[in-house]
Amino acid sequence: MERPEELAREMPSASIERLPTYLRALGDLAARGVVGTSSTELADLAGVRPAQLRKDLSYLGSLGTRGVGYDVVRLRDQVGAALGDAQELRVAIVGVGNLGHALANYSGLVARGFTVAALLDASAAVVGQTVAGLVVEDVAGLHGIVQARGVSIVVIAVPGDRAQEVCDAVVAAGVREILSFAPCALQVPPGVELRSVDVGSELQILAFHSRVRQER
Amino acid sequence: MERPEELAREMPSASIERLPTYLRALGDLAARGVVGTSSTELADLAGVRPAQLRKDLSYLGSLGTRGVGYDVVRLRDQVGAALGDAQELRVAIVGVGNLGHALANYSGLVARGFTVAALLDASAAVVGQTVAGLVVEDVAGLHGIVQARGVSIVVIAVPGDRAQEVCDAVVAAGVREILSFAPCALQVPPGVELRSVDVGSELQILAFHSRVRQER
DNA sequence: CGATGTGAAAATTTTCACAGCT
DNA sequence: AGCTGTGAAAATTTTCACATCG
Repeated sequence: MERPEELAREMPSASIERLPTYLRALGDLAARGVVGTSSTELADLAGVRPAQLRKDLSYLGSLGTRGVGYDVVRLRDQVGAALGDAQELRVAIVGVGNLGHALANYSGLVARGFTVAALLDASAAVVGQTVAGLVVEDVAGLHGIVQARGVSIVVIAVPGDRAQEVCDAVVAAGVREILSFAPCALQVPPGVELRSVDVGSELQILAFHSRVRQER
Repeated sequence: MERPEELAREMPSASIERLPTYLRALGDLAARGVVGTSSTELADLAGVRPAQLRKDLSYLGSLGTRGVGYDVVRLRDQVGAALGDAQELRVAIVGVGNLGHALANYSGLVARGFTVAALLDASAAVVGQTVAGLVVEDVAGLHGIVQARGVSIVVIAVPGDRAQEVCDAVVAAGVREILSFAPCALQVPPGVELRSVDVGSELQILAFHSRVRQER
């Protein structure tokens, strides 16, 4: 409470991962002109329990008013600040295939305050093309581009058999935050934050539940 | 051990979520012609600790040989079976925008044994077009298509403001496994398994770590 | 009074360390 | 001898329940 930054540093990762959901719910409430809310309402919108929402928010400080609830706009701004809202972080996308294409055109990135600063690919067939208003550049120039444009997050959208080498190059370029869509486990040194999204795995997890269901 | 199905039913969700990673690592080993492996090697490939891998696999039964290790092909088939490998589950994709397009063309789905059985959209501009060898159909026909083609998993790739209504229709059509790419929390009745992937949230989580890093 | 913020309890997940097989 | 399989311990996460304060 005395030092919010210290507390935020100790926020459990499980809580951190729910913040974006809360931020979105708060944005929706604000857009609807709702002024005040409660942990019950907000938790409902986010699909969690009220106590969990309160505990999660408590790591960011004392953001509500006892006996009253939360001010929607104020809370939105505070959660947004925790998520680096006003930072205008620059993102580079490596791999401009089907998925890279879709990501480059995804309005959600800009809507959440990110700037797509570069599109990179290894294939001569793609380099030079204009996608989402950006000219695709050669991945060989990764290091220089990251440095020159202040890229802080890189999205890896290349085939699995290229992902580790691209990942290594990204780390070597000094990037500390990586989001990978490659369907394989990537090795990163300590201090680098890697998150992975794999559509195939998600479907397989659903398939597991489907199979268990059938067995009964 | 006496009743593997019962055990599988009790597998912790945290363990279930790691099975696809193990399966992929095993597939890679098999492709390289490796015959036997150990929990240490496999855990390394999957990015987890050996004890965790052994505990995870133990929920499926006693799959290795003490003092020796695991047979790669055998273990791959057993983990694959747990994930419904041979089931040839049918998937329908609702929303054929940028993302839906990319998903329809994603070779990883077929590679992991899924069949894309239908592409659906609400927009007249898209319905009737051929994407990835399939004609896009009107989402109004969802219920009939799901029933007629035995669709067991639906992927929701529509804009956030349409996601809940589509989700409700999908549930009403009898689907029990849903993967959503919508950037919002969806409400589903108990018994329906919903998984959510939100690229914006993933980036915001990375942004949180980036901000904490800068503060130090 | 009423909803937040939070210690404490419960549940889940991870890690340890070694018994048990081959 | 060596690696798996697994109870037990440790760590993390969730939930409870209530003191707290506007």
